[in-house]
Amino acid sequence: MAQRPELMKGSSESLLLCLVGQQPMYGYQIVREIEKRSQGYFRFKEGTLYPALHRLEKAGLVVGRWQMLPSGRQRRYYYITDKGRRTLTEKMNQWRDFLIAMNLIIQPVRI
Amino acid sequence: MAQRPELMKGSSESLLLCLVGQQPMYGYQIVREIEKRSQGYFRFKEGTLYPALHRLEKAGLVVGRWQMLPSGRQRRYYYITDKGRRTLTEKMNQWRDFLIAMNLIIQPVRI
DNA sequence: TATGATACATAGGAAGTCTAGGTATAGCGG
DNA sequence: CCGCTATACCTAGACTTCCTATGTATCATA
Repeated sequence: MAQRPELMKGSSESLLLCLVGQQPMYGYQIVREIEKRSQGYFRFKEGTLYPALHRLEKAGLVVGRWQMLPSGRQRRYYYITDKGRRTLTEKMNQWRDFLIAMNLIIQPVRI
Repeated sequence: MAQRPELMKGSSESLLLCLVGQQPMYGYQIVREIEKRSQGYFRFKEGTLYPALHRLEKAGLVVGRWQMLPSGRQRRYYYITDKGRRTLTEKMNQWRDFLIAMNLIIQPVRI
């Protein structure tokens, strides 16, 4: 549909990559953080989040590391990789271009 | 994923509705108009466009009317309906909210 | 007469999101 | 002690959208 059709389906992954790029996070934390920051607008479902994180990891954009809490509970923290950081920059540029294109359609330039 | 997960998958339909709302158009014209306005960024594929137009029509947001050209060629012009116009307003508001939420994630407010 | 543009359409595959369910631990109130 | 909620991870299957590929047909141009 666009030069980058992945933008549509991919904005979730961009969000995740962006967050993990700001600081390492684990899945459950990401859900709450996104909900908090977006003032309740975004509510990632687990069935969306975990497969997405796994795809990011499989693509080498993040790495997940199990961390044991004193309580014995396990968390899987995700860290952005160098490749992930490059991809993030690229995705942010694509997102900007997408917004520009959308605005050109919605508010066409009058001559 | 969001309050309005349709925003992602639905931005195509929003674009179409927005265009047809500005003036009645037929499919092939829409493809070229979108490409022209977005300076080549968006290139709707026919396999995306026509099913989307049919969905819009089925939902009662647009109506298609066959028009015969002097040459004998047939075109199907789409007109926005009242319901379509209300939906368009709603979708534009949702789009705005979506952008706000995205920005809150990408550029979190520093305290 | 062959090619490209115009103009519509659909079938099937790829990919992401959701619903719904599963597993397990910890803390709290009754 | 039991049920409930929150925490914390995961997956299968359904659903939707977008793309590729293909089909039909007309018209202008080389």
